Amino acid sequence: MANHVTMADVAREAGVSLMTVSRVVNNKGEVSEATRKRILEVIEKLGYRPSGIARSLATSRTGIIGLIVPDISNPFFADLAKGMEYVAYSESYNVFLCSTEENPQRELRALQSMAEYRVDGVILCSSRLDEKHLVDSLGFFYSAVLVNRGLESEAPSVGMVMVDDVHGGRIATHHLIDEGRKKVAFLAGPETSHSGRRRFKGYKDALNEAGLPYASDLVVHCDSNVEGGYRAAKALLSSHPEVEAIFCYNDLVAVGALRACSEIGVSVPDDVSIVGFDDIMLAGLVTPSLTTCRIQREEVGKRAAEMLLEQMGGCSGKCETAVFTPELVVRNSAP
Amino acid sequence: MANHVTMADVAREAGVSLMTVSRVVNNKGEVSEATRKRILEVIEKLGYRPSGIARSLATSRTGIIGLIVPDISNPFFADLAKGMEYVAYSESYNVFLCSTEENPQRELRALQSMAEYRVDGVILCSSRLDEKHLVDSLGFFYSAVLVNRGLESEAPSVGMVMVDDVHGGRIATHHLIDEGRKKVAFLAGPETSHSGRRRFKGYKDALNEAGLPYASDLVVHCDSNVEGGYRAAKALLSSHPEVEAIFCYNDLVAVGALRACSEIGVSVPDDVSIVGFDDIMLAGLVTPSLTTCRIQREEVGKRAAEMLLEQMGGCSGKCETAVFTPELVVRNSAP
DNA sequence: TGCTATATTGTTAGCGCTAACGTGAACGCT
DNA sequence: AGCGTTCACGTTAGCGCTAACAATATAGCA
Repeated sequence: MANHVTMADVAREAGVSLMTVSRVVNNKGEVSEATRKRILEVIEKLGYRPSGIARSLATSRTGIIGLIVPDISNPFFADLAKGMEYVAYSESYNVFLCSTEENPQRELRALQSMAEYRVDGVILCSSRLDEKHLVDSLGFFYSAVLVNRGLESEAPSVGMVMVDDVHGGRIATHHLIDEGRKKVAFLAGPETSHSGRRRFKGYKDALNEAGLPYASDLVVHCDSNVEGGYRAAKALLSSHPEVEAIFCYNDLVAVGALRACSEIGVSVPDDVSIVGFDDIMLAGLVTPSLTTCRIQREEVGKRAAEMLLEQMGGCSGKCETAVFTPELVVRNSAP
Repeated sequence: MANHVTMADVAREAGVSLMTVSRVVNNKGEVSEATRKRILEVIEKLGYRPSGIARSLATSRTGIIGLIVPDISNPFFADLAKGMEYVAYSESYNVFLCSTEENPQRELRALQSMAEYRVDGVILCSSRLDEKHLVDSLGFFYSAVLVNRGLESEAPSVGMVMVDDVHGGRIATHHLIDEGRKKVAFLAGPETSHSGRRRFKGYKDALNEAGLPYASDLVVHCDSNVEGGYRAAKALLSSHPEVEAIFCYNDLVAVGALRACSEIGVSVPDDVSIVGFDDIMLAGLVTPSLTTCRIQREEVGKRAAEMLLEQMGGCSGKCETAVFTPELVVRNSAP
């Protein structure tokens, strides 16, 4: 059962004032060695834990950073979180992680609850919210960093860490075209994904540059996981057997596509070649191994955290933006 | 930038008392339609957000459940979290997730920070802490549920959700033995893992039951990820080329072992057969696909959350324990 | 001795909210 | 008329802590 020992209990027991205990607990201000020692003993004896809640109310700081991702079971976000936590912990912040299941409603709720708990800052990854809700929500935070989601409006002081998805989409598609494939499809991920839209632009640009026609029925939205890729690829390949290559929104979708191909007897890469995105660990483990666009996920996470910490450091509302460039990793699914 | 609108601001602007605003915000107590409407308008106009911090201090409830896992990038825990969050959200609790990187120090810190923030309850998965630290830490919570970690001492009122690891280890090992393999190794995962110890017991029991000798040099500890399995398997197979089968701590380790085998030209399952544990999605996606022990991860997560909610519901300190039984899923790595 | 500097401890006033009780008006009932 | 009831709202006290400013005590020094 929980304890209800308060600072006042400690003070009484040690025969000092509240403030003296507070000073000892926070290692702040001058306290004689003797009283410090005595107070520490009393704390130990009574099993006192300071209340972060009360402290936060008094100081209006929580020491907590909020992190919101669409799906923590996607290794992309898990790795991002790892990088971000690494930085946060080393600056002795704690991290409050919420996974929204790709559901904008849940995302809104997560933002709201973090605003209510007055976290010192948030990092919001791949927000699925529309511009208005997003800007409104961000308004409630002292500092915020968006990852992989641009803002059209000249927004409040929000940091951004972006991946050059257009470039990624281009090089991925070009790689497929350079193999001699003409019918290149795109499994586009969720419609709500902004990086999906940018990857789509890169895809289209590449087709254009190669003088290939763009066919809208070769672009299919799907859930951002293996199952989604599997279903979409199966549907696509049965209605469009002429497809020679598939560029996929991310590696999970690509793995799903791989499954679909193997199941309907389409050989990868002989009949169809496939390129993914992210280069999660899984990409190197499936057969055939996945050609993909690598994103330095942990680095992205670290950069986002650093940016947030800088912002919280108060240095005015500079609205920095960092950009990471994905690079093509060629493996067996598209040699 | 953040807002500093307080309930008092709203009250003043609306020409009512604090309590009336509070009643509207919390939908509690009688307020006339007219004033309710007026207050809501003022709230909207001023952009007021209640302070969860202040509310928690006043009510000594946070509406937050803490979840601590050793490694969120392990799909096993990601899925567990998903199940758990599902239940928590549907009861309108928020979830505060911490991943400890398999580091007991970090685990302790996470527990501490959750205790300081007075979360309403914690779910602690696969704790890597020793009994003493664990029991001490749990003492600070109103309610707590342990997943996949037993407690020797007749502890405080802590719920437990267990997986029958001994059984899992037994059936996995028996499956390998039934194939005719005599030299069965065990890649045992981290030494700190209690489920690892129980799986080891199952492994040993099975050897015993089959009249096979137990050789301690066929049991190797390793990190609980692909890299760990890869390294351990490589070392094991080079020093003990006579090994015919490997039972692995979990699927990630098994996938690493698979890699190692393919790299040194050992055929799976012809030369060596491999069984994993957990049945994460990846297990069905690698080649050869993994035979493994399935754990109903989301169900485990849900059960843990339900148990916690029951406990928080106050129903005295009943120290419930739920047990899930893993079942063997036969695929190609050990047919 | 008187007076300032320094080290140590205490007091006061909130942070923003809610529980618990208090108040007054309007209504109905005998 | 007199009484209880209900409705709508207000007052008070405090959750556990800290910032900002006292208040002592002790030492130091001319």
